Amino acid sequence: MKIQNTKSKSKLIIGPAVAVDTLIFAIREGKLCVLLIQIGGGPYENKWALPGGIVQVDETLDQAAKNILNKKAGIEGLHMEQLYTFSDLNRDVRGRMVSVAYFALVDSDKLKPKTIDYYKAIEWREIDQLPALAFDHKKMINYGVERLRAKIEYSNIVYALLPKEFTLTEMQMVYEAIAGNKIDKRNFRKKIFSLELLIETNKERKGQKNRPAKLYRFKKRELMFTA
Amino acid sequence: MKIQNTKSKSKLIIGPAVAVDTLIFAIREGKLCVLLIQIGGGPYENKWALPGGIVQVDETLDQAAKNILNKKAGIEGLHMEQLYTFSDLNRDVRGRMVSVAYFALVDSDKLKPKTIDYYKAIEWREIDQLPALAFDHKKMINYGVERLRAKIEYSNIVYALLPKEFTLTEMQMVYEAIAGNKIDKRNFRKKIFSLELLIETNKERKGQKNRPAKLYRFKKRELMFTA
DNA sequence: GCAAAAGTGTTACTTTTACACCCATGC
DNA sequence: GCATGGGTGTAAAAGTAACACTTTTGC
Repeated sequence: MKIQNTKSKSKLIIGPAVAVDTLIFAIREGKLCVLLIQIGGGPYENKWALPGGIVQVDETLDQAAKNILNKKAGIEGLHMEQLYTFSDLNRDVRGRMVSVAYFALVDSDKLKPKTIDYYKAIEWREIDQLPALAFDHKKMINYGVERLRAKIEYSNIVYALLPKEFTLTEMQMVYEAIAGNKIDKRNFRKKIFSLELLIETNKERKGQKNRPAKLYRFKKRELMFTA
Repeated sequence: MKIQNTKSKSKLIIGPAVAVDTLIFAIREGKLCVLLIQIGGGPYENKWALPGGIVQVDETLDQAAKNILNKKAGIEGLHMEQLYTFSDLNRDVRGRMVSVAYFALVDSDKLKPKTIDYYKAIEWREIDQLPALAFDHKKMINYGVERLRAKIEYSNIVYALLPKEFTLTEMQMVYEAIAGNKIDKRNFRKKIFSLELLIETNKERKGQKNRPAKLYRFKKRELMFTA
């Protein structure tokens, strides 16, 4: 495929094309999941991939990530963060392409991803039960999970994975799903309260067959750092 | 300028060109400095910039960063780390270009940077006394300094800024130059020793008009994390 | 002997970890 | 009344932060 810069007049430069790929994480049934689409044709037919696409000449990478996610997964309004730029020479057999990976977290109950006709399916898949992936998307996911694990330690980024109101046990399960290990309940609560990120509502989660849990919400649903 | 992908045959895609820019940090006279070159012509004539250039179709970004640094600054053999990819629409008035920033640290006494004829000069400049910069290179430097400050806290990355053998006071000055604040001498030494990164040599730094300092060296001169 | 940087320990404070029982509800 | 997850405090340990004087050299 030919990559050409519109503003060009004179010099001809040979260079790679630019794509973005998006990692959308969610917790489903206590497991960390990522959103994948199944490719409908070409050399990667039937493989699974992150929603991604070519960057247009008149969009920034951030804009491209949003546009592509909207088009290929029907998801809007996420705050996406740049992860890393991947550039192996043979990462895409169809041509030389560098790809900038972006990631975001969502509460998967709040959205129904929907892709376009070209793709055969769009699904949430557990991080440790991934299907055969196209390109270097396995590498991207590994890198993204690593970054997410680091980020959860020094930011309130989990807010994006939780509904407006949630119990402390639900919040703890999110931390455990991402970190991949158990946390002491008392220590977890002590820590979270000391960060003063939450407000207690006067509601409770009822309808279970045991003691109802208090519902909390975040003071602010935006990214902050807890250094 | 025209950007074209060699492997192309059929589809024509309009997209941005890909560049890399390199941030090379060093400590000089106790101050954090970055290596800049002065542009010799074109719309940015006389402005200063990070050494950078276009990525060829047959090189990865890591390779491109090394090749460009070698060509434009005469520096070889550095371990470079990817920082971030910048993509503002108007970051280069000559055409649509995304740029992947890389950074590395060096002991500036060990090298004499040398650029090519097109550039008017190559110089170390203090981070808080930067000249007028081309493109979005101010933004890149700010972001790079931020990352460096974070990284020094959880890695042994300073090894790259120090000569083979050094005194603990020299090492402390590097930490202070990067963090931008003073550190207690006893606490600093306690911390560094507890990390067990250093070996005591039996040499001393003499020739000053005061008590000679013991010289140390790193057990390993490679990046490690100190979690 | 004096100026200048090197070197060296202790104490208080903060943060982190480990750990076990009672409570409110549905059935 | 019993099974289930919700909720709570304390003590030991580790890590961090504050702080001042003696030592060795060149002049």
